[in-house]
Amino acid sequence: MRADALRNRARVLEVAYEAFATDGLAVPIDEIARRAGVGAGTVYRHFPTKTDLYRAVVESRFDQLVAAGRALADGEPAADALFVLLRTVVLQWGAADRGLKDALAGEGVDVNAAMPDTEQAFLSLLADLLAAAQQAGTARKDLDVTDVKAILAGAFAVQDAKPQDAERLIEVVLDGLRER
Amino acid sequence: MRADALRNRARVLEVAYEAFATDGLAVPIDEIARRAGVGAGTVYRHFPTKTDLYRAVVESRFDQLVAAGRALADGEPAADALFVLLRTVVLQWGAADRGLKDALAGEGVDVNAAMPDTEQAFLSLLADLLAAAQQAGTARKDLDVTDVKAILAGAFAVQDAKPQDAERLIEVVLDGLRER
Amino acid sequence: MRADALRNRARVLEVAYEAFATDGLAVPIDEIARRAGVGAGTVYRHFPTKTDLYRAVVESRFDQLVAAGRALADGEPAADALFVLLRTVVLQWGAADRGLKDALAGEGVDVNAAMPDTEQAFLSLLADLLAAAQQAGTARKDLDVTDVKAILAGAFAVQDAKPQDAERLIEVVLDGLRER
Amino acid sequence: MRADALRNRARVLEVAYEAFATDGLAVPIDEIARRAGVGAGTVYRHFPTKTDLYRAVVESRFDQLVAAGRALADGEPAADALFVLLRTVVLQWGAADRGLKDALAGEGVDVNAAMPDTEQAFLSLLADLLAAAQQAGTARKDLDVTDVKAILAGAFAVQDAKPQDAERLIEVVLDGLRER
DNA sequence: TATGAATGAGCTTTCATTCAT
DNA sequence: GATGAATGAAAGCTCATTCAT
Repeated sequence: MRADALRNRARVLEVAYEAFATDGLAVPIDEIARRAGVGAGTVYRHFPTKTDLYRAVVESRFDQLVAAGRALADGEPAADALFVLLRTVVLQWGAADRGLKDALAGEGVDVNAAMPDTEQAFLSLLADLLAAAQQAGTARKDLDVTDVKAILAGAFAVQDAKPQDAERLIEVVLDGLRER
Repeated sequence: MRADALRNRARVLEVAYEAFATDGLAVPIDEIARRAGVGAGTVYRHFPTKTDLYRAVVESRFDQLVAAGRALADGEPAADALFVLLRTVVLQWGAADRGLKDALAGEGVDVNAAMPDTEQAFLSLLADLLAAAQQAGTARKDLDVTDVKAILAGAFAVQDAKPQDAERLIEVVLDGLRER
Repeated sequence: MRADALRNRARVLEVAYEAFATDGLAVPIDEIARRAGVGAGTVYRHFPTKTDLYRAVVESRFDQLVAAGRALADGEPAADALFVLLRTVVLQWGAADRGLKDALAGEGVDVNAAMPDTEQAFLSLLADLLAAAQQAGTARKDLDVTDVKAILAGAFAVQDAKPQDAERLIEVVLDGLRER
Repeated sequence: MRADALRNRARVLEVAYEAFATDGLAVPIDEIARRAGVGAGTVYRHFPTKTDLYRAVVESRFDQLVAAGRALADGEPAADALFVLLRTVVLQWGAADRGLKDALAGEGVDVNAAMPDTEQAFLSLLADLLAAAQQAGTARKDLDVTDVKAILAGAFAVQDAKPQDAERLIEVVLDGLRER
């Protein structure tokens, strides 16, 4: 792919990420094109439909998230890694990213259907950390990985509902995951 | 107001509730009018904008919810009432009502700004039950009523994310509220 | 249906007939709306898709044509009626109506699939006149009604190709139908 | 012109012929470029507009047709050559070539205006055969060459309208040309 | 007052043509 | 010369809102 095309593609993706993060799927493609400084046709060349663009944004964010999550987990004791990851995902990643939140909540795009590899990588990360935490006795043994994903969606919603106390409230929610 | 006008208003509200509950704000006004058996103009006579209609639906649901919540609370011991209410709201009220869920999550309409009385009545209900539970030693003492509301939004999201295990997972979330 | 709506519908149909007759399907709906003095939404209210509008125009023309054809045939001797009809259809009806010509040629819309009743009425008219002409010994006996329809499409094309001599050339084509 | 440029031009022309023959003018230039294995810019270097490309395709086909027609005519008796040619053009050349048919019907491009030499060569071929047939007493004397061309357009339309019986029906049309 | 027809701005998408690489 | 990315003007269609009937 040509250098300028790559640059434009990246720029569109970047702008789209910001736009979707702020306004969700409601933002028009023309607006994204305008903000990226390209014609609408250029957006459609790289992403044939609006849904494709949204998918690409979400996929890119998920991939970054999984990579960061793996790195993060490596530096934490098994007992804490799951909790550290969930806390970080909500507070650092989800804070200003409606697109990521919606995707994790299953809205706008079906991550599992549209990008099964990405979904799998994410679930596999969660599964590893969950198993380790259960082994270490810090996480409840009656939870599976999709439970944790659902709780994560809940934590996002809590953050949305009261951002100024998100840090404290996320701990309240995560507390529910802990073995007593 | 004439009797037929009143009847129309109630019918529109009822139909709009069902429509928003199922499809969210995406449902067109024409569709609501059609289902209600009235003209679009009639909807607009009673509710000048689509947002007004949505607000009215949410307000009505909140009012019903507060009333039902008061009744429910009266029949429960102080130690349990908060938990019973939250559980019920999520599983009975929110299960099939996207409109209510969105409103509690602060989406689509700002309940506090648009209908402060309703918001106050709801918060006051929560506050009473929270205080009682804290007194009884079942709820954490470091939480206030807006914290509980945020946790409630989280519980809705959890239910959305994994409806088939909602009952179990809501308990996990509510567990976070309990005094240890 | 309300009087103004009926008026608008008729006006749109009229304008669309003229537009399609002149420019074929290429004319934009916005243009038809503009010429009719209505908003684009009004066109779409009456005809949900462009194809629906085109169909309605063609159907209306076919219906008029069949009615006029029946009337015409009644006043002619059986030996001539088929030839008179075909001549009239080409010279009077098809002359400036690309929409009708395309429909008879199977372009733009499949008359048989989209409006079988109309197609049947037309074919039945042709069939009656063909049978009478065969009986009278003026038409070849080895032709059926779809053959005549195909020849009619040919006559339209001849007219398109050399309008200034259409009258004479149509006779040349129709001569092919005659029993020797 | 460089050898590779020549090769590209020929390849584009070939592919465009096939594309137009199948789908008419609706096929996008990008698609033609893709099928030809060149960039869109290359198509535009050789043919400044889509219409120019279409013209070139039609011209090339006409030239081939005239050459083949001359050859064909040489091997037939004067009394039959016109009829043999017309039959062949419709059944062999037009059957799968919408581009050629449209051009002969005056659609998409005005052959006479855009490539007078080609038009003249074609008409001159027709004129020769027509004169010979009139001389031989097989063709009507009241027809001129543009009449024959118009009839040819009609024969194409008949073929389009009922391809399964084209062979038989073309004879019916050509019969109209015969001296009685 | 109720009706539902009309409006028109706005959205997604396509494609002939231009132009940087 | 070739490439294919970028452009941007339409096009078809939807829907919140207004207004004639």
